[in-house]
Amino acid sequence: MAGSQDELSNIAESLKSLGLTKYEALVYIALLKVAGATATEIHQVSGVPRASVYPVLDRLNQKNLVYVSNTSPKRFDAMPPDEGIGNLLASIEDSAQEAKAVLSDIFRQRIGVERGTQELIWSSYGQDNIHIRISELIRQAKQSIRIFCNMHFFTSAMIETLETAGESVTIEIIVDQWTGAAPKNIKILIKKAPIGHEIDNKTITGGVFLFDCKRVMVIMGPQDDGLTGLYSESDGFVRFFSSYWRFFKDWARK
Amino acid sequence: MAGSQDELSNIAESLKSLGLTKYEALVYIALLKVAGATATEIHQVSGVPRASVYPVLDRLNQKNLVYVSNTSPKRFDAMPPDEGIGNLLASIEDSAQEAKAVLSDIFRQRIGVERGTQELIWSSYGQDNIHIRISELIRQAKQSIRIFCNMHFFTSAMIETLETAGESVTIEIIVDQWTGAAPKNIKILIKKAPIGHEIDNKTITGGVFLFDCKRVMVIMGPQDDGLTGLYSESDGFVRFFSSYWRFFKDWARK
DNA sequence: CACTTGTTGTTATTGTTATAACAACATTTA
DNA sequence: TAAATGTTGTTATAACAATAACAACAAGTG
Repeated sequence: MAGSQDELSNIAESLKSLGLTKYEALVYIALLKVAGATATEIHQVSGVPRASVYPVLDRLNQKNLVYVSNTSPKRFDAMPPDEGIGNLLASIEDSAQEAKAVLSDIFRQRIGVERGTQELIWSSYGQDNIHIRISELIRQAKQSIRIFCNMHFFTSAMIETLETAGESVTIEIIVDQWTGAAPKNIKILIKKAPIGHEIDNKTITGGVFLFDCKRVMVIMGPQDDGLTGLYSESDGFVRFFSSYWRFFKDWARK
Repeated sequence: MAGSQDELSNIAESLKSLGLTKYEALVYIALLKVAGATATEIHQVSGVPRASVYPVLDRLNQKNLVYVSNTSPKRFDAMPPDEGIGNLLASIEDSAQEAKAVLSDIFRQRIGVERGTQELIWSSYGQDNIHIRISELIRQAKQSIRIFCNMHFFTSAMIETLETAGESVTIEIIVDQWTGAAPKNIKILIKKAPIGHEIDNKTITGGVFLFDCKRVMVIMGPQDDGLTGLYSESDGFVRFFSSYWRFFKDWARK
């Protein structure tokens, strides 16, 4: 039978982010396994209490994920996942587009724009968030990108982004090692640097990312999670890390 | 100032379907209006209780929608909507794709496939759901589509779908009237039919949709909402509505 | 036939969780 | 000192989860 326990709870998570509840997910999955099932069969396959199955099926019906027959007992049938999930996603994408339009409108009229905002240092947390943020900064760079960090911070997706950006922007990276093919359009200096060390069995990592000599992102913290990123366009901050970077560049060349 | 009351609550709805709570939506919108705001300013602009602002900003920070400064008092800044909403949507799309893959896998191995399923009559509710379902059936049709209903049931999107399908499939429509341009590839018979009447100020509408002489969708109910759709591949059901359709076709021709 | 048995669909009730709303307090800043 | 800030804890509320109880009905059994 399909669906390991782990895979199943994983899918339940995915379906939740599409707006389904736990029960809705379980019932829908059960209906995918057994065609034209009765409420009792759904209850047996999904583990959802029989009485709860009815309201849940109602909601799924509203969402166009299941059909109901007029027989007695009622039988239920699942919309094929491609269409069902597709419809769900489509309506979310509509919402997203609408939200984008209106919010961008508000964003353009924002007040208090200059309040020394560019002198501040902004924090963000979590490895994923920081990866996303850095990828965006890479894409927005117009002239130069300078990076100083450990190899294991890079994801393959990020390296791809860098290679693409490298076509129009100067990229220099100081890194402890480089596994995999040498990337195009990127100047790499390999040097084991004194960033990254161990505390409590956790690798504490660090890194500096400079964009167009105007924007800096500094990362630090444990490798897996709890990673902190500091972003700033502040003059002093940028200057500090620019010279920091130049120092290590000279040092790496020896 | 941007954002009418109605528009705002609309956007809040859209943001909810992207996984934000009411407060998260309000705070994010407030931050889009005022750059680099403090917690208190956010509280004033958004109307969210000041004490609630902090945990909400935490969650938004996790979701990569806001940045936090290290100053005192803390200042917050919103991710531009294009990127912020884009990131949210991207992660939902990932979930959807994963869900699709795994669920389609389960779907392919479904048991109890033939149990007279094709003899059953399936119901679905709600105008939107029925529109979606019919559009899919139109796209899946291989040979012929026959429709008998009121003009006001058609949406412009559905007419487009029909015109596209008309390139490879015979389409005949019996309808009470036709406003707008005469569609390509579609044979239209105009005749005020005895379907659709009024009860309690509500227009009760009806319609028959035949696909490849094998699948039928019958709709009925109030025009606005609560519309019911019956779908079947049952032989008897199909035959009944085929002759029903033929009868009205002859009648419409006179 | 009366009677049990089992199933179905519905409703009511309780528990649980996440969000919302508020009050209180220690800390900082002017 | 007065005002603003950041944090904590408590209570309310709504949605969902879980269980129990019930009426309606069909099928089988003495």
